Amino acid sequence: MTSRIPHKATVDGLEDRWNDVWAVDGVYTFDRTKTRDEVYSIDTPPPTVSGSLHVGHVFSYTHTDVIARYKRMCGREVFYPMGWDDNGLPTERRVQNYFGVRCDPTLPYAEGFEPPHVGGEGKSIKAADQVPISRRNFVELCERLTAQDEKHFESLWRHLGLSVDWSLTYQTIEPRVQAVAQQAFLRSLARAEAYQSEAPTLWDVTFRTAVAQAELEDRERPGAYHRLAFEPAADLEEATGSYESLYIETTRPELLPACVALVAHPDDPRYQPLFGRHARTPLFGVEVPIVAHRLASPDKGSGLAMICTFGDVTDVIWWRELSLPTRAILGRDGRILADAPDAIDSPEGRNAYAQLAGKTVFSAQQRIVDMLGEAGVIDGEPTTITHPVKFYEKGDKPLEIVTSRQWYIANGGKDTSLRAQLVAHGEELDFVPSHMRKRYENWVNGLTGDWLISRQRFFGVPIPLWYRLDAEANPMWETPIAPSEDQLPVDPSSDAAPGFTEDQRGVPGGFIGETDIMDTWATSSLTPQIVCGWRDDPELFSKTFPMDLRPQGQDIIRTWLFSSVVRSHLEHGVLPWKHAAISGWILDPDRKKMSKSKGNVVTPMGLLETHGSDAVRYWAASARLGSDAAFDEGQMKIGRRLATKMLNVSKFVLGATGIATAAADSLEGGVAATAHVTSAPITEPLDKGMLAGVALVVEAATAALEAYDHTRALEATEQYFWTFCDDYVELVKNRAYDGAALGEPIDPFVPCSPQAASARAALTLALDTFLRLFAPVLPFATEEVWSWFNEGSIHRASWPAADRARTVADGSDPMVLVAASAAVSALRKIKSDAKVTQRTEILSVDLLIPEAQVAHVNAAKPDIVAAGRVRSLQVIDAVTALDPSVDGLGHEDGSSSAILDPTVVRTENVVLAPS
RNA sequence: GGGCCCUUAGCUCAGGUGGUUAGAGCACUGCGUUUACACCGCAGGUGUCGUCGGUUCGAGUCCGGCAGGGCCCA
Repeated sequence: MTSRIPHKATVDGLEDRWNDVWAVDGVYTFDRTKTRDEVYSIDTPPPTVSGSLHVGHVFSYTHTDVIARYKRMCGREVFYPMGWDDNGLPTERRVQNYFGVRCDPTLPYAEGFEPPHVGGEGKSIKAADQVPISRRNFVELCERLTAQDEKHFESLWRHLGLSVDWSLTYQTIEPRVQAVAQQAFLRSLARAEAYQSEAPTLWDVTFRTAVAQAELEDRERPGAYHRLAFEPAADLEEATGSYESLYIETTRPELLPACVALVAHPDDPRYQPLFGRHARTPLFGVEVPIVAHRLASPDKGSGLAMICTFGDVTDVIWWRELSLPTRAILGRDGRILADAPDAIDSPEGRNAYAQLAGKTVFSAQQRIVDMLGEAGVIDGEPTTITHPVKFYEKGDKPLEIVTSRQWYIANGGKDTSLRAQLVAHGEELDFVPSHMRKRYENWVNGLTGDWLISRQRFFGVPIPLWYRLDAEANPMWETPIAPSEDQLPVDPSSDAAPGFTEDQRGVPGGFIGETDIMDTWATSSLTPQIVCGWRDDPELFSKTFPMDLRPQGQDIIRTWLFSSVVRSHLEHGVLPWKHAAISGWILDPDRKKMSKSKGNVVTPMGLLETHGSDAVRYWAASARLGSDAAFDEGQMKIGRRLATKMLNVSKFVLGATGIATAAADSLEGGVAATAHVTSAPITEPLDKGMLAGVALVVEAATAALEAYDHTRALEATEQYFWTFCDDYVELVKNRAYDGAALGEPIDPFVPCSPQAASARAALTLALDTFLRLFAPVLPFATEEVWSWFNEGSIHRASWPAADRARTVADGSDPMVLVAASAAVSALRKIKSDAKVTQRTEILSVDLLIPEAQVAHVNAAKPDIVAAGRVRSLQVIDAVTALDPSVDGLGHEDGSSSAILDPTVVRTENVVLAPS
């Protein structure tokens, strides 16, 4: 690259310039010839491409990149791929609207299909107007659409400076990835970890799909308790001798036809005599038993509740544990089924049911309340309440419970031994910050069932199975047909089952394909297997898996992190990674989570362009892993100032050392000059002291980064960098120039005084170290400076070793620089207080120095005199100054304790040059 | 209801294993244009460390209660 140092340094435009160079030179290309010990592998979160990237992404991906760059400089070969999550509902909806199509997995693949229209962004197209196409065609359109998004995302990531190897990208819907997901499923099936079950399942009536525990959320919804009267059946009248009605309270009166029992707590004295007897449902006249169960709350309503199949998850527990019959009345579309359950056999009951059939839950409730009121079996007015109702996190209607055949994968929810192993993996995993482990443990310990992975959607990775049809064309669910692994990926809805031909589909003695797809997490949970080449690249796999790092958000510990641990445990028996780096949220200035609805989302590209990528990265790197950060453009401005300072101080150092002069001719000249300058002996105590400080900073930064604490590393580096710029550079300026005339270029090869040579070598060594220390956070500014006087990329240069600076410092005390800085500050304050320019000469001054620092100040005295423009400087020990026989110095002002304060340098007897 | 995190200067945050006078940056005020830098430098003020109690010679730090905020799970 150019060896030219710009006359006026700016951070603007560095992103494009260096991204081009990095791409051409393959700086971040993974070298797969390295061994596992040399590799550091990162399991990057694939962003959802149908959404858009926001500030939070920039924030957390920067954290990962800082780690990647650090590890690379430490000599690790960093395996840093990037994926795109284009699998799932958001993409499905977008493709539907964009192309005017919908997926129908029963259709055959159409070669060369062109969608009816392109670019229907924003507006949704009515289902009736969407052209039905096969799943494979749908997937192709998805890949076509998301390719655009991915380009856009990639360019943002590059602009931000992510050191990803862009040849290692994947899409969660691409065939290679589908094959991995299907293979993992088939392996689990073979080991009986995957199984199917006909069971009540939480069901979203809008999306018409089953929903897993991890996708649930509770929302507070208004509801009302209706108090209904049940008539005692004959056995109950006999037992109690009473004809009085029993009252129950319910928020779901529309489920009355699905009532299978009444339940009370076994210890509830009011209902002891009733257990085992029967009551009759109002309107429908169905006899239901009165049963006892510990989950019934005596203090809720009358203490007696009706059990329906199924109103909520407690109904499911009661139904299962009490072996109650099933009387389903709700269809998968969320409407009351056309046919009444067989138990409703009276003409009145059937008539009542007919008035509900076909209605939505909402209108059925209204209707049945009217009917109950007319029949006089509703007692009083409904009591309105607010209660938590289960929702699918992406849905807007309450979940219902329907019975269906679904696929599950064991996750410890039903198996205490597996659960214990998964908890053990959580203990083994290095969570950063460590308290995030609690979220994992809470989740694992709170699981109530296995992982439901089947979804009744169309777009996604198909469950790779077929079912034989018997002579009556009934599917034989229990003996699915699986493909061999080398056939993957398959789409059972368009590929014929092995051993069958397509014309046998759906006919007696033939087969049908499984139409369900897998939960998107069933694919995402395999990102380590996907990127590391588990299925098709065993050599790569052996070098990258188990991976070193999983970076991710705290909100998906229970989903992505946990499910990945499950899959890796089931397939490989190990944790998929050693470390999990958990990033926090971005909060807006009101401490609220950034959200689109609040209109406070800032576009990431706009931010990067306004402040510069290094500046935005600096802001991100200023926040620790796991803690939420305020969106703070002020912090970006500081980052920008730091990057600019980096450029400017580098210009100065290279100018004062003469390296710039040599580099102006050629980069080779600059490199040679650098070697020459740094080979000079560093002799001055101030120079050695400064480098001793550098050694400490390198140590601190390295230790912090090893502990994944990039914030502490940055802070330590930054703090000393400013000391270097503001104090050390000011102190040694004159000495380094070695009497060169104003504006005269310095020739680095012309011999100079040993003192000047010492300063020049120290300046160059320190600059070199600071560049490396900052490189992970400020990749652009540091690379720019690096290119002025070094070959290659700083991002492939080595992380600095504290030993180098320490050896040169030769046991010197870093306090020399601290003491000299304090002395110079005191001299500057004289001029600041006198309101004169800093150029003003001090003709004479006494410096009262804390005893411990006298030697340090004396060691740097020539530099202090030059930096403070002092003609005559007397360094006086503060203890001596207290001696009344010494010229009354201790009496001028302040107490003796102030003079003895080891942190304070004072000045007295100042004589300023006349202005 | 359970779990986790947080509460320190006007703002954003640091403050291992308890130890003298609690720090930084921003913001604010004043001064300054110095052979790298005005996208700059220097100097300066700012605190009942949420609250109550306990342990201790000594608590921002350890323990407990309470209040407020956030997240997760019921």
